[in-house]
Amino acid sequence: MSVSLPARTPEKTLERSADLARLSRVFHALSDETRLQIVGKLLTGEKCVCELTEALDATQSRLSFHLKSLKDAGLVTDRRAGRWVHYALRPDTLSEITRFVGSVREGAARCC
Amino acid sequence: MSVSLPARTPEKTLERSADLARLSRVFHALSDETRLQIVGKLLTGEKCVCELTEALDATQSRLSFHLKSLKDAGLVTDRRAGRWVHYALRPDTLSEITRFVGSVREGAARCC
DNA sequence: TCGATACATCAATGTTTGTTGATTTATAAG
DNA sequence: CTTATAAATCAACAAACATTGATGTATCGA
Repeated sequence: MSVSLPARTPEKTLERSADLARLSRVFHALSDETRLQIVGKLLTGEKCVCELTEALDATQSRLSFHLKSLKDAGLVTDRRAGRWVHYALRPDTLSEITRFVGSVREGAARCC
Repeated sequence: MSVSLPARTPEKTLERSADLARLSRVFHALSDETRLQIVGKLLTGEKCVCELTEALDATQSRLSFHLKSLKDAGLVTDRRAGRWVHYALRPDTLSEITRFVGSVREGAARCC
């Protein structure tokens, strides 16, 4: 599901349909408070769904829904261990997004 | 409408309701392909709505709607000049987001 | 002051998203 | 083999969002 963003000027990236789709999916994944809270919890290491359920006081199916969104966007990975599925952040995707927003910022600083 | 994100660890940021609301609004603004295209066009400098309308082949009211979303999120500013309203990127907000995603990435790299 | 232009806002509508509770699948333990 | 636990998926629903076309507002030039 996840496609990497090739290094390209942000102007070009924002002209390509596939890149637009990919970017909007990642930002959409980050656009929900519950999902941002999940990201916050994963900052101290991988967690299984049950730990997140308890930490965020959310129902299991609700978390499953949000974790799928984060996973489809390439922001987290899942790893099954017995009965548990552990979710963890993907630093590579976070780097990609940091670079992208950073280069948009640079472009903006140059022109504005 | 726009509130700045104080420098704070991402863990703490992602625990505060006001910061969550602010972040989710910014990411939501970036989660739509039309709005990303607008950002792309603004990378070469400020543009009036009519220029964006032409460049993106979109109706005026549609662009107005999306520009409002970007403005409410603090990603763009508007400046009236006679009959025209010019929109431009806000590098400060883009820096903020870069710093935030970057620090999440650092946390992820440390733990994953 | 009249008409034209640029833009914002509104009402109506269809689509997408998030939530809930129930069901299903997978694994493990007794 | 049966039962319990962890998690994914599904159906139903409500809320939020995006689009369109129409109307309103501000500014400018004639």
